[in-house]
Formats: sequence, C-alpha cells, structure tokens
Amino acid sequence: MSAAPEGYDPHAFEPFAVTVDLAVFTVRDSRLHVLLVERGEEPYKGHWALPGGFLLPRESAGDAARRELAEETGLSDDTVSGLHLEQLRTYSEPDRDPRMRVVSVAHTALVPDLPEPRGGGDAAGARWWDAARTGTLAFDHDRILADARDRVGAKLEYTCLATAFCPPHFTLGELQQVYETVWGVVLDRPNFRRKVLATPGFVQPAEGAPRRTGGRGKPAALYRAGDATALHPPLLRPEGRHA
Amino acid sequence: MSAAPEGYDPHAFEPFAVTVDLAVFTVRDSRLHVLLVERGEEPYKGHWALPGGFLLPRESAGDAARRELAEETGLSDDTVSGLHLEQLRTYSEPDRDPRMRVVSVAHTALVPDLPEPRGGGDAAGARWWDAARTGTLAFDHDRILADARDRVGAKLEYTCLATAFCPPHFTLGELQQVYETVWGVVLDRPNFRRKVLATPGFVQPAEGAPRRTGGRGKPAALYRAGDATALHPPLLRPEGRHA
DNA sequence: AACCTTTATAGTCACAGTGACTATAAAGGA
DNA sequence: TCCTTTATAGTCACTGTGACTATAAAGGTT
Repeated sequence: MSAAPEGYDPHAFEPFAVTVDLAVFTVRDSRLHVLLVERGEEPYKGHWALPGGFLLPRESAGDAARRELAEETGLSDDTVSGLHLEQLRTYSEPDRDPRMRVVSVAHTALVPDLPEPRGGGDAAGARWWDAARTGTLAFDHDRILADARDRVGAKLEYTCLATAFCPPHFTLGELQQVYETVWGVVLDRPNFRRKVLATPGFVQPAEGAPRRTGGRGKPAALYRAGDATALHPPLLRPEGRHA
Repeated sequence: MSAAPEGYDPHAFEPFAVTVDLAVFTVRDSRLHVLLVERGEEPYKGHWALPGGFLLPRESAGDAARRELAEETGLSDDTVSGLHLEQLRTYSEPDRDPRMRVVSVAHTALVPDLPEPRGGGDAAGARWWDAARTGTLAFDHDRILADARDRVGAKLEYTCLATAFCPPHFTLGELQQVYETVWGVVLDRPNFRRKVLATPGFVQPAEGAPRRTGGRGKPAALYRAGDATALHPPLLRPEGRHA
C-alpha cells in the first residue's frame, strides 16, 4: 500500500542485504573491456565477478556505486566524479547469492582507456577483460554484464554517451571507434562525420589544442564533448538489428 | 568486491527493508491516469501514494510487483499476467521513509481502460487520478511518478508499447489517442496511419472482428497488437522535444 | 626529390521516410 | 437530401541517409 510498512518491526524478518554491482566499461585496443575482480572466498572462489559491495547505513545506491568505483579503479574522488555512472537495474532473485538474501542495484560506468588498476585495497586483483570473453562469472553477473552491454549499445543510438569513453580531447576517428567497437560494426567515415557534426552540441572543436602528430596519415582535428545529452536525430545502428 | 558479503552476519546491521512501488498507468478520457491509494496511517496519513508493498521472503521484485498489481487492481492473476509490467528504477535515499531504511524497486505497469478498482482488501481506497493533477504524493512518489511518465513517453518512440494501453481489438484512431495523450501533442492522422502500418509487426488487422458502429463517422477497421516489440524506424515525437 | 601509403575531410547522388496537405469514402443526424 | 464527422487514400517537397568519389595532408620509401 505504500513504500513503507505499516507497523513493521525492522528486526522481525530475516533482513535483506542491499549491494551495488558495477559494470565498468572502457574501449581498449578496439575491444570493449570490462573491469572484473577475482573472488578470494567461497562461494565462487577463484571465479571473476563484477566489482561491488554493500550500501553503508546512510548511503544511497548511487553514492555506494561511486565510492566502489573509486575504490576499484584506484582513481581519486575528483576524477571519478567526472565519469559517467548510471543505474542499470536491480537484481533480486531469492537465490542469486547462496548464502543469504541479497538485492543488488547494478550500475553501469563508462571510462576512457585507463591504466591497469593498481590501487590499494580492493583494487588488487582487479583486471580489465575483453567483455566478450570473460568466461563464466560469479553469481548472476553474466546476466548483469549482458544487460549492461545491451543498454550501452542502445544508449549510443539516442544519447551523446559515446564521448564518455573518450579522453577530454579526441578525434572523430576515435569517437567512431567507440561506436564500431560497442556495436561490432564498421561505419562509413564520411557519413559518420556528417551525422556527428550535424547534431548540435554533440561535439565542439577544441580550438587551441595541438593536433596529435606522429601518426600515419593527415592529423585529425580534435574535439571535446558538447553540452547536449540527447541525440536528434538519433544515430541508428546499421541494419536496424538490435539485440 | 562482489554481490555478496564476505563473512557478513545478516543480523549485525540495522536491516534494509525492500519494497516495490507501482506506477500503474491507463489512458482514460484522453488523459493519462495513474492508480493511487490513500494512506490510512502516519506518516503522510491522508496523502495519496503509489501502490506498493514488501517483498516476501522468497519473492523477486518482479514477482512482488505482479502480486501487488493484482491486489490493487482487483483483477485475476490470469488477467494481470497479460499486462505490461517492467522495472523502472530503484530508489534508495536513506531518508526517503522517515521510519526506517527502505529501498524501493519501482515498476511501471500499463493497462487498458479499466473500471474503478473495487476489489477487496488493498484495493479499497484505490482510485484513478489524472497523472498531471495528483497533488503532492507521499514519500518520494512524486519523483517516481515523474520518472515513470518520462520513461513511458520515451518508450513509445522506439517500442510497440502503446498497444499495452489498448484493449485486445482497437482502431488506429484509438492507438493514435494513446500517443497524443502520453506525449501531449496532436498528430496528423494520415501520417500516423502510414507510419504504424509501415512498421512490420506493430499491429495486424483483426479480420473477423465486427467493426464498432454507432459512432459518428465511418467505422474504423480493427487491429490487434502484432508480435514486434521494437519499432524500426522509431516513431519520434514532433519537434524533438524530450523531457 | 618523387612517389606511395595512410588517414582526414569534402562533396555527390539516388532513395527512403516525413510533415503538410488535399481528396475521397462511409457512417449518422438534421 | 444534405451536412457533419470520422476513416482512409494519395500527393509533394524536403530532410536525412547509405554508398560512393574526390581531394588534402601527413609519414615513409626509393
């Protein structure tokens, strides 16, 4: 009848534990990568799992997710606060953890290509994995990872999210790489340019920035993310093939 | 580090309560309506709230949402199992319920125009409200309702969800009414027909069904929902104005 | 230096989808 | 018999797109 219990005794039930799990993605070597941690305890000892952890007593799921993201990547709070982090969905099957009732609020984070995580504490035992070749993960994390990949692919179509995978300055070729990697397709370069540049607020020229030279061909112009969040019109996947 | 605690004692913490809240929408009299219940207890006594309730010990959030939907609408389990129900997002601010820590997994349900809920038990005190004129709801339910409306409006663009608001047989005019009501716009009728009929699997003609007569003009052909779930190409809102 | 390869960028063209609009068909009511 | 109302069919100009060709600017090779 409401979000809240009527005459509910907090200690009468077996309590639910509430956690967050994180699907942290990056694009590295033209492959979508995901951050995983190796479990040191039963159950699923030795298996790899999505990073995550418990909500503190006065912490929202979003706050817990950002805290875990900082811990697992070894990045500073300031750096982490600039990253894209959003709630994915909540997983609450009664037997998803064999030990007790755990409800997990899964989140998706997108980060630019970062060095291998070598922070202290929780970040030890964390590694980037090719998201398509993780093997079987602990708990229901295979499903969470699949849902997160689907969501990211879909959001690239109608949001400016792709820039979240890029460093502060990037070329249109790098942005196109993000799309091609996440979608697993090859896009026509002139057409991609035309669509990105025709969408106001998607990217803006980074005037002062020096072009990166030393590559093979003509140096590309640098851009930075614009202030738009939605894409109009959307940048649809070829063939209309969705999951 | 994982979905599950390491050496966690289930009774050591103050427990979290986990609930579901439901934003149940219907289109009635060319207005979007939402099902609300009046609170009989403090806090927020006398305020209206989204229907909802606790997860049972061995129940997933989706199962709890479908159970609550049946209880609050007074419909049979069979009827309810055919309705559209999907997870919206999870609300976990520490103080969203003043009595204790409650994490709520909000869901959105779409139903055809139903009679006023007059089931037993929880359905007493339930009423359809114009979704734009609910006044201030209990807890954080104003925000949940706003998020749910945004989600429904966005999903009409790229899914076949609009048929979930319609009875088993419907006219294209009724389907257009759904779009116009949810989006709050007026659409061109010939263009709407063309787009809907051009999308394979969106609707299919209901051949045998007798046309409804007694209206003012030419009787419209009846259709039923097709088997497609996604819309290609999407049916975009006019003006590109999103929330 | 002349040339090739590579990558970036500019432009062309036919076609599909769309918004705005007009025209016709089929019902009930005055 | 009109007239109104709603459904359905069709037209037309414009936009965005996919496929493609052309040019520019870098490094490397001989």
